[in-house]
Amino acid sequence: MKTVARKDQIRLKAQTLFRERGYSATSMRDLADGVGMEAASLYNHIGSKEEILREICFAMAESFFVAIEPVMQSALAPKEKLRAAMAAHFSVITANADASAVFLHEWRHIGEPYINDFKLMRRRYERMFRTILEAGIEQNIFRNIDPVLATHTLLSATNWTYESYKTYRKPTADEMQEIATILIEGIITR
Amino acid sequence: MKTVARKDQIRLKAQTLFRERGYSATSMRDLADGVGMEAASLYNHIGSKEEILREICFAMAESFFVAIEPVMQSALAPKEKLRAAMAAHFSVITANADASAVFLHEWRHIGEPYINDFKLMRRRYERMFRTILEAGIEQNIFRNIDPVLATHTLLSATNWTYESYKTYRKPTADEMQEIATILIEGIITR
DNA sequence: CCTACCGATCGGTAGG
DNA sequence: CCTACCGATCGGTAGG
Repeated sequence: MKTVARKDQIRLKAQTLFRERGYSATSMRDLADGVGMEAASLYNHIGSKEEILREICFAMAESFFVAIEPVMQSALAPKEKLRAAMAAHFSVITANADASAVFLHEWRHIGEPYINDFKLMRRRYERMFRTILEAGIEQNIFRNIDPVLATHTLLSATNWTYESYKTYRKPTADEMQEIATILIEGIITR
Repeated sequence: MKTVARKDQIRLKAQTLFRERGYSATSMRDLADGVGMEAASLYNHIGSKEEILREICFAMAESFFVAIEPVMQSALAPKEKLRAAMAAHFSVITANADASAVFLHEWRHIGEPYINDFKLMRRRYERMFRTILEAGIEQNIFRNIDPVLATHTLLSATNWTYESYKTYRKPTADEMQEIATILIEGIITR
């Protein structure tokens, strides 16, 4: 289907532009130029500007869930489970740097009622990390920290990596392990 | 001076709006409404929309430097110096949550040539953290981690706190200590 | 997928 | 600080 391929192309270009300039500062003319057509022609493939944003953000949310689900289902001990969850999170970000940036910074431009679903999904995702942390604290493997605080700290400490691949370089698997180690070592009891 | 006070009022409202909606999605009419005047009247106090953004971002950069300078001048050992630097960083963020959000997310809308100065300042600031880390690694107090990687991880892990005060609650001094402890414990040798 | 075009809104200026 | 207004650009539609 030519139309589907074209839509993917539009979505990919939108990811790059939304990431570079922000959603609001990207015009449909910019996007049209990027894929080599007139702005009006975009509407044969997409419903609206916001629809593209929505699809990018929800697809990313889906990717995060798909990656972390087997980790949550596993019988790993908290420390190893946390490391696996962080590795899953990392892998999704580095595989979709542009989309991750949009997911992390442009979601607030999603309108009603979709924004509510988005916030719910994010909360559900964060809850998974919190669950792992709570289990580890319960078993005295992790120090007695605030799980909500630690979840935000953990995720924020990993979420910057999407941007380094342009200003610095794409983090290697080793480097991602190193970041995870810093955080995990900081959490475990000694 | 009435005009100066009015300008501060405009800047404060701009911080809030830029943070909530983003710079591009905030119109001068929105801002004018927020301070109770017509859009055209704003230009008696400010030069342009971008000038406000610039002032917010550069004032924040200045605040970060002012806070960290005494720490850098001090003769503290790396571990204590890092904790002090993080505390300084935290204190600036929590004292200026809206401006911090703008500083962290909207700076890319600063135009040429100012954007170059901004990037230089940010790099200079990050270099201070890197210097502390390098000293600690040298003395074998910190593990042999990549200082650039660790700097980004550290700063990102603290930078999310500006947003928690709306969705969650303002982090207490204890909680900021807790975040710092997680990160420092993750970095030190054992 | 294009031409032609819409009403709305944008940042900003003139003149008082 | 306001009224009146500018040219440019916005997201999107009609009709082919």
